[in-house]
Amino acid sequence: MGRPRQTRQKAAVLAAVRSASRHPDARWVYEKVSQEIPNISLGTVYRVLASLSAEGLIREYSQAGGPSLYDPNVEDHIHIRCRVCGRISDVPPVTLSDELLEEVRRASAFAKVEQARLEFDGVCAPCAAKDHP
Amino acid sequence: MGRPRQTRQKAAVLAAVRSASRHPDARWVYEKVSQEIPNISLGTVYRVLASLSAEGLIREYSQAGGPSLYDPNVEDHIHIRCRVCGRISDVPPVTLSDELLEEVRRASAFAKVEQARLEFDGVCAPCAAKDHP
DNA sequence: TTCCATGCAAACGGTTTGCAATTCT
DNA sequence: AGAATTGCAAACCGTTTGCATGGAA
Repeated sequence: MGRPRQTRQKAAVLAAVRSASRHPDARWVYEKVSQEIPNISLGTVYRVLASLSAEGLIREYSQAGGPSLYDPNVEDHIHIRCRVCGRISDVPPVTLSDELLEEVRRASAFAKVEQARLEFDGVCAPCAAKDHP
Repeated sequence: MGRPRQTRQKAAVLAAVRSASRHPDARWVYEKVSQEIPNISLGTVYRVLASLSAEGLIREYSQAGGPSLYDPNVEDHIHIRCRVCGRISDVPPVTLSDELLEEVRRASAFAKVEQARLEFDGVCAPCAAKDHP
């Protein structure tokens, strides 16, 4: 490996991720970028997404049982997912209390405990409105 | 679909999941059960695991970027994973404060917020001992 | 001129599924 | 008998990779 190079494909992929109104997956990015670079390949989209992640320009958010989503917001944050429509929104980070972490440490008998992967489910406002019209 | 039937395969798969010292994946269960039922197929293992989950006898825990793990502990609990060896342990459930949930609701503009997928990383005692011998 | 990035297609790992044969109840 | 379950193999889906070509520096 050497230093990353600037290419048309990379710029287009980054722009696509940034332009999305929902966190997009690789296929969505591929289809979006294809409008501008019709012969780009899915493989390239995956490689570019990985290198953008490595450079810290986007974040990969891999979900169990579905394609990874890509997030142009690289600040520390957590996610909330709508149970009804599946949409994922960003939420500012939440810090758990030291007492709670200590409780977990005792219960698990682990030597060290770090908060990770805190995620919420919920129902977004539009879906709630649909359910109670 | 009708009512579930009791079969040799199902009993063996359930026993295998219960006998594991770490949360096993489908392949591990397959290899374990193969000792007893040599011609069982991986497909059957998957189908049996799914039906045991549906019957509430085990829990499927699907992780991003790896095979699903199966947990004989069906009580409500969360997981802590050792950063070093990957082992996953169970921890009693942790309840987040109402204030924190309300904070998330405000920040996300969601109509309803439910706690989900709280998971910890850490270093288990054996791994910590290895690092500081 | 160097060597990273690309397009293509094949391979991959985990999981699911269509089918005919089997086995519970 | 009748329906659920099995074994087998092929299909599936998201993702990665080998290779020859193209393009940024």
